[in-house]
Amino acid sequence: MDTSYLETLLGYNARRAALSVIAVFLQRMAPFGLRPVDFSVLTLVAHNPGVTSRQICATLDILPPNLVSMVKSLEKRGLILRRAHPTDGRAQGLHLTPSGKKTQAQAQITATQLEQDVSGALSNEELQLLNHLLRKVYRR
Amino acid sequence: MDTSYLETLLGYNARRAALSVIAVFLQRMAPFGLRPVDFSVLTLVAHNPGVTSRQICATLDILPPNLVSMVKSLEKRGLILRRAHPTDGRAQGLHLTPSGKKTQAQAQITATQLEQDVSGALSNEELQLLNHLLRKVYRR
DNA sequence: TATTGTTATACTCTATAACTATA
DNA sequence: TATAGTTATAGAGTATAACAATA
Repeated sequence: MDTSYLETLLGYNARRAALSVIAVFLQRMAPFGLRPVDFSVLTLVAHNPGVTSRQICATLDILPPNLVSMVKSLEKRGLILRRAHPTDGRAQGLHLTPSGKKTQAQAQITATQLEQDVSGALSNEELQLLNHLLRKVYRR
Repeated sequence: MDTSYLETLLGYNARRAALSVIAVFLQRMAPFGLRPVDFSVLTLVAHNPGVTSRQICATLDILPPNLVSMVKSLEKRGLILRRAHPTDGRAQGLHLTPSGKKTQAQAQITATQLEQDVSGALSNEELQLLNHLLRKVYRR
């Protein structure tokens, strides 16, 4: 099968690579019950205590209605909690519970270890370079 | 907002980059009425006349039931046609119609031009390198 | 017995409209 | 008048089970 032309296209290659990495991510994160988006949300809250839902939506390109059930689920599982925003009565600051901090920390270790495995054919320098080039693409 | 950790992850970066490129792809391909997957199918048929549905599914990681309606739609639009497979009575070879060839050729030109634009911040050498590294990831 | 193409269907993901409370 | 969070819902994408025809 001749796929040579498709393999010259950035969109095709980036999508195939993303799906390949995410497939492994799903397996390794299954013990934590976290999908990629759950891990992203949890990690943003961990590194930005008090962040609002709107800020997470803007950062991850998620539509607000689609974040509601995710936050609700993470809260129900006792991983995050909502506190009144200090200055804006409409907003709610998100924070990790002690359990949430523990889960996020373990999941982050798993995610970091995963990097080495999914990029098996790449040297560490190539992986750094690849991430750098990808960021330049989506920051456009 | 601190996104520094997420931006070290290949899965995160590849997904963001893919979505960024595909958003532009969708706009530019709208005049042809082609989604990314339609373009991929059309291009595989163009470069591999007589290819079967199963081969396309294996190549693009599409499940057979989900390809049926796509092929049906492309056939209804007069872009592809199905002929009896020369040796396997179960299979059907896919071919482009003259109209399909014309559409695919124009869409391919559009896709190639798009490469330059979505990778605006990258030099041509960097783009080649990026594609090379991505292929190494998903061929793992 | 296995494979190709297909139908039906369920599940997940993403998108839109409209509402409330507050700014 | 605009924004944060929410509800309900629609649409697109992805998945599994089961079937007829052929290998």
